[in-house]
Formats: sequence, structure tokens, C-alpha cells
Amino acid sequence: MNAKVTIKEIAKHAQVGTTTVSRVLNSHPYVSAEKRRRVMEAVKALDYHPSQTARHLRGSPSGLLGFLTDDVATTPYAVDIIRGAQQAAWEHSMVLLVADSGRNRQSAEAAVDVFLEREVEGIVYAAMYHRPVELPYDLERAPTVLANCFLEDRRSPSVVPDEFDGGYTATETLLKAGHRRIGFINLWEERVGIPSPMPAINGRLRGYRQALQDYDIPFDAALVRFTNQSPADNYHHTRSLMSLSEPPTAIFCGNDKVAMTCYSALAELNLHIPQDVAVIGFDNIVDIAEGLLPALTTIQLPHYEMGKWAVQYLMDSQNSDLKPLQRRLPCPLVPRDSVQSIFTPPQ
Amino acid sequence: MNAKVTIKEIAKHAQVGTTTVSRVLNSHPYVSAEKRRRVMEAVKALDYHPSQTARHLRGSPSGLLGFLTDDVATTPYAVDIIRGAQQAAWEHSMVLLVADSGRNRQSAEAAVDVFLEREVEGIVYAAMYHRPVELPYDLERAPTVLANCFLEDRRSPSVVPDEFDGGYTATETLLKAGHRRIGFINLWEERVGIPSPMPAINGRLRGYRQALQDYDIPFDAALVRFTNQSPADNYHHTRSLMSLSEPPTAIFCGNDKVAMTCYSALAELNLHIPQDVAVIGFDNIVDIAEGLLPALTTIQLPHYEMGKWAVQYLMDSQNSDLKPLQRRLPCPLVPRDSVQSIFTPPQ
DNA sequence: TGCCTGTATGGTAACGATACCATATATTTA
DNA sequence: TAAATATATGGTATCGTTACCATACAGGCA
Repeated sequence: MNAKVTIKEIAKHAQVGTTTVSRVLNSHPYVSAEKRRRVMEAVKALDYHPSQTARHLRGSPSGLLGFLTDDVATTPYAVDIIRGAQQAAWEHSMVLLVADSGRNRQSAEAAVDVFLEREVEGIVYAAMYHRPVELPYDLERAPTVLANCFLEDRRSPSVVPDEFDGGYTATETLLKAGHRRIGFINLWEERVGIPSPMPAINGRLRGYRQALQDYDIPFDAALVRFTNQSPADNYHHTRSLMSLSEPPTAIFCGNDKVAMTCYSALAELNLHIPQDVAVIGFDNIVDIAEGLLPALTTIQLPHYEMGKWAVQYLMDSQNSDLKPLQRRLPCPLVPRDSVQSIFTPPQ
Repeated sequence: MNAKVTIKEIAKHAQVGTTTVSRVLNSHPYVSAEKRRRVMEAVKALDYHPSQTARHLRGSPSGLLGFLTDDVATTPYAVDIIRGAQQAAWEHSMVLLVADSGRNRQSAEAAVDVFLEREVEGIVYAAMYHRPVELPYDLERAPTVLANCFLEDRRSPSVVPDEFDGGYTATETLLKAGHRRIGFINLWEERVGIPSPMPAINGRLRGYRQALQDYDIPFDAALVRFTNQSPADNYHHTRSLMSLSEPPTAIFCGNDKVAMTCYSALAELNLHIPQDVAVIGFDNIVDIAEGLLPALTTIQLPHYEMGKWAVQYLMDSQNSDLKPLQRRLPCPLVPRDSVQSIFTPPQ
């Protein structure tokens, strides 16, 4: 309510010069204990807060980071990217300016203009699912890091999930539990106009194959399916997989939604998880994974970590001039109850 | 890369005074067409962007809004509050500064200090589930609106979901479809130290009772259950409800996770949805609702709208001095396939 | 002709904080 | 004791922008 208190009023109240006040505020040397005390007292008495605006105008860095996203809504836990970025920013005493460009080139550029007018020290551009993007503006205007997306030509640093690692981990988890016939209901991209195949699809498949190879198990194409992610299609593939002459003892689902349908289909067949068939998901949509019975073992996308890494990198690269780096973050296993070693008998 | 271009350089380049440049930029009168043209040209040529910092220091409003949240992670779609706020802010040419206080009183106050140092024009404090809160700081310091939460003493404006409306709508949907015995698996708060019962629980129950009353159906306590939200408890209540001497033909689930377990339990009993039993959820967790078979009819929490309303109110109240308002936003029905009129025969 | 009024233009103070410079006193060191 | 150095302090220009003031010239009117 009260008009803003300035350094001058502090100076008057404490009977010192403005310079002395500034020195106290920034803990510079050469201020007597007595005056320091008086200044501190005045600051408290008048509830003084320094103006970042004036500081910044005078030449200090803005302390601002821009966070631009195409669409926060797509997948619910992807917002953890914001949380991670926020956390890292906070640790560097920076504040996040967020804007949602909503998949619209023009408003994305407007958002970047807004960022630049406020002289952000860097920009994080985050996509809500892992994919290649085209940057909506002139990169040179501020240091930029891409999170959960990348440029085809890789001329900007980016951080993405290591889909290969995720696919490998999922498959290996099943292998370690003793499974030898492992079905894989992979995702399928039905969108058109995508410049390159979804990294999730190929990466995870490569991980799956590599894990099999490392365990000396021949690849069987009949065990790999592609779903358009509709419940009907998920259902169909589960049934189809289980009606193979030699059905799998474990199913690796492309995401937790697929796993959810998979549960229903297996229940209908009167097959129990994990005794009869083990199931592993992907994405760790907690509401799904913890809501299923038995709770779903799944793979987590490193959303939080990507946000954190992006900001961290932005801060680090201020000083040292690193070359654009592409970073893949591992997708850790979240063990729950849908995978059980076939070596231990059910209790 | 290039050092920032200032109004002075524009003035020099266009061979006019800085005042004239400022006048052109802010479309003030009394500038000749010729000079206006020259200035515009220089702006384009030098890629000039005005400094918001300097503008603000000179006295313009900051154009900043603070968005503070206790924890973005709790329920995934609650982040739609940010999206709504962002959208509304954008429409008012404002930018959102976000901070996550992480349920820690001290860091919340630090965040508010950061906001105030940047002279935000208002603050939105958002909770990730509907509940009473205590504000972490001295209210008077900036206009504040609470979203998805409220103060016990209501001295700040707030916007929350109308839980009564949601409970009423869910029940009425079932009633309209012809159901007369409607089970209700309500949520139960197991947390301790909560100052007052969760608004969701009581509000929805009141809505349920009111709808029954409006349809002249006596309330039957045996049909109302409370789950601690664990899958086991959800499962138990569904089974228990269906083993009543006169079991319900429809179940209203406290949220979509409960509905998910309910689906499994009904499947085990070989009961089909929606032919044998209708199911309606709450929250509209899209991943769950669309992943279930049949797709779940549910009630949506107005997260996006609350965010939007909060910012809108903040902007409107700048001028007119409204008294703190408590706003309840309706929870609309999202019809899918788990409720079917018992009057129309299954196709 | 002389005096308003409307149009056009630029110089400069101010916003709040800080860095530089100038100055003053205290404390060493040669 | 003199000179050098460390400590303490405040005045003021500065950052980029805009508001206020001053100035200048045009045409309109008595």
C-alpha cells in the first residue's frame, strides 16, 4: 500500500549517504559497525525492498530466464519439466518467465520478443513430447536450450530422454526376471507431416533388440506389435500376442495407457499378473501405475531432470563457451508389482 | 550478440531527437509524417527493442504477474491452472513469473519477496488440490487471488471448483439415465492436521443428496462409502456395494482412479459397463478416462478456468475496488461411454 | 500588425541503485 | 616524524525511457 521505499529514504532515516546504504546492502567493505547497524535498522523499520528494475538498468544481469513451451497440456507429467527448470533456476537465484506459445509460430515469436524486451539471460524451449522441432525465431538473440526436443541440424544444445536406454532397461528387467519370450507393443505414430519418425518408437525398439541380443535371444518379429494407441488397438494386440502358438510370458508396453488396456485383456483371458504374464509399462503416469492392480512396474521419463539440466546448462555456458551439446538422460526403472522373477515361486 | 540498441542510436540514425523517437514508439501526436517514417525505418534497420526495464523504472507498470504454487506435481491436470492464468495474462499483455514454493513456508515467503522486488502487479496463489490454506505472507503487499484454495476467513478473493455442483451433476446424469439406486464411493481424507474437512468430500456428498432429493429418492446410507483411495480399498467398496441385497445399478466414483479399480472389480463379477452397471468418475484424468474400456464418463474440474478467472479478476480489480469475492466455478460433465440410459436397449 | 492557438521538435530531469571519484581520518611502516 | 597505506564516507554521473518544459513557426482572428 505505502509508496515504495527507496534507498534515499533509508539514507535519510539512518543519517548516512546513499552510497553507504548501497554498501551495506551489498556487503561491501569499509562501513563502520555503527552505520551498518543504523542502516539495517532503517531497512527493517521502513520495510525496504531493493528494486530489481533499477539494479538491472544500472547493469546487473536481469536474473530472468524465459521458459517457452508448445503446449503444456499434452501429457500430464511433462510439466515436470517446468518444475525441474524452476528448481534449478531458484538455486541460481533466477526467476522463470513462462509463456505458452500454443503451437503457433507467430505467438511463439511474440513470446520471444517479450522475453528479449525483459532481457532474459537465456531461454528454455520445451516440448511436451519428445520430437524434432523447428525453432520459431532467430536463435542468436539469446542463449537457448531445448528440452524434450531437438533441432534436426543439432545447432542448439538440447536434452532429451534416452529412449534406447529406456527400451533396454525395460527389456532387461524382464530378462533378469527370467523371461525369454517378451512381447513388445510399441507405439505407432499416426500423425502426418512429422519430419522424422518419433524418437520414442525407434529408440525403444533398438533398446529392446539390443537387450535381447545381450542375452543371446533371437529376435522374433511376431512378438513386436505397433499400436495406434487407441484402446481397441491396444486390446487387439494383447489378445493377438497371447494367441500365438508360443505366447510371451512378459509384455513390454509402449506406455502406461497401453499397459492399462493390456491388464484388462489379460484379465479376460483369466491370466494373472505377474504370475502368468509380467507386464512393464512406460512413462510412469502415477495415477495409472499406482491405480492398477497389481501396481504397474514401469519406466520413467526424466522430465524433471531435463528441466533441471536445461537451466543448469544455460547457467554454466554463460562463462565457459561450450559447444552445443546433445544430452540424453537415462529413463530409470520404477519397480512395482507387475514383474516378478519366474525363479521365485508365488507366495 | 550485438550490444543492445538504445533510443539514442535510433535518434541519431533517424536524425531526430530522442523525444521524437519516443513519441513515434508510443504513437503520440505532433510528429511529422516524414520523421515518423525515418524513425520506423531506423527501428527496423537496427533491430531495436525497447527496454521494459527502463520503461518500468520510469513509472510504467511492470507488466508482471506472480504465480505461486505449493506443489505442481500432486495431480497432473492441475497444472491447467497455469495454462489458464498464462492465457489470460497474455491477453492482457502481461507475463507470468512462476515460482514453486514446495509446501515450505519460508521459501514461499522468499518467492513473494522476489515477486515484490520485481514489482509484480498481482499474485495468484494456486493449490494443486482444493483446500483451505494459510497465506504465507503479509497480504497487503500485493493484490492476491487464490485459485483452487481459500482462506478460512475469506479475506482474500478466491476461485474454487463448485464441488456441490460436480456432485449434483454426476448424480443427476445417472438419474436422468434412469438409475434409481446409485452407489457413491466418496473419497476420504487420511491426512492429519488439516484445519477443516476437504471441501471435495462434503461438497460432492451434499450434491449427491440434493440430486436424490430433487428426484424424490430417499437417501440410503448403505449406498455411500468412503475410500482411503488405495486400490485395495476402492476394490473392497465396489465388491461390498455389489453384494448388497439390493445392489446399485450405477456407481458414482470419487475420482477416476477409484473408477479404474471399480472397472476391474466389476469385470471380475462379470458385470458389464454400462449395460449392467453405469459408472461415472470425477477429475477427468484423460489418460485414465480415455484408456478405459468403455471410455469413462466423468466430471471435469475447472482448472483452466480457475487460472483464467484469477488473472482476469486481478486485472479487473485494479481499477474498480471490488470487495473480496469468492467464486465457485461449475464442474462440467464429460460424457463418454460408461453411462447409458436404461431406457434405450443396448445395441 | 499583434496576439492567440495548434503543430512540431528537442533538451533535460527524473525513476532507483550503483560505481567511480574525491575526500577525510586512522593506522602502519620506513 | 613523514610518507604510505588502509579504512570510512558521501557526491554525482550513469543505465534507457518518458514527461515536462522551452522553443519555434505556421495560420486564424480582431
